[in-house]
Amino acid sequence: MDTEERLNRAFVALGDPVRRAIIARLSRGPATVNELAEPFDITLQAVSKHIQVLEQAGLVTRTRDAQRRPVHLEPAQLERLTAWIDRYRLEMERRYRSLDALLASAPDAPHDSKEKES
Amino acid sequence: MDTEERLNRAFVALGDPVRRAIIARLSRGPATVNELAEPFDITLQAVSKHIQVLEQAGLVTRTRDAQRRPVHLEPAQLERLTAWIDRYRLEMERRYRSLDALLASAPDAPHDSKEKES
DNA sequence: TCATTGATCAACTGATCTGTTGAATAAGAT
DNA sequence: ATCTTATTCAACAGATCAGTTGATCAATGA
Repeated sequence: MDTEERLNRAFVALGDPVRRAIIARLSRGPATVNELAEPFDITLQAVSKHIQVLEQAGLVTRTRDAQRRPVHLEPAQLERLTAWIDRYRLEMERRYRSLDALLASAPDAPHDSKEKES
Repeated sequence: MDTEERLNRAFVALGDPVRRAIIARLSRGPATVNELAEPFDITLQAVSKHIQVLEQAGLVTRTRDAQRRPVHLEPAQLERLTAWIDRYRLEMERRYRSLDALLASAPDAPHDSKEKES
């Protein structure tokens, strides 16, 4: 599976509240499928599928401990998501700052830190 | 629409490559629907729907300029996403660091910077 | 007024997603 | 061997999604 497909799946995976709750739980340490399923009113099978979605997204990995399959969070993939977002958020903020500076240096056109009007 | 539903929609919205490309484009400044549609091999209507998805997610807003509807990126919502992710990523990394320190102070149980085994 | 430009709405199709139930597998425990 | 625990697989129903085409609306220009 290529990097972009991983990114697609990772963002979509975080769009579900059950999966976000699983991520939140795993940030405090690995857990088995049963442990992860406990807070939810859905079947164990449904939770197992959510975990598979997170795994395909590269957000978690699984190990083996007897008949248990402990799930571990993968912070590296979380970091790739913030890296993607920050790249464009910071680009935009940079652009706004330089535009503000430009407008500030042209005293005949006042502005309110947006550029559309003026 | 409540905050959690917004978060759901925003993450899902970023899971689509067309919508991510739209976000990337908007980081360089506002654009009309036609301008945003230009790079893609899908109909204008399809792009219009993608923009509506981004709008419902709080990731973009729209203004009015004659018959055009310029689309603007909303960096505040992008920041909410990174805030959510970082909260749990940093929590996990913090936990790992303190666990490593604990293991390092107990010389009878060597470790390899994971805690599951040992 | 009529035509043009920019964008949206409505209805439909095929694909994907979340959940279910019931059966199967895998590893221990008795 | 058998039983129990932990988990997954398979098949299905209902909902949602991305895309299409065709019609409509809103603002401007001739």
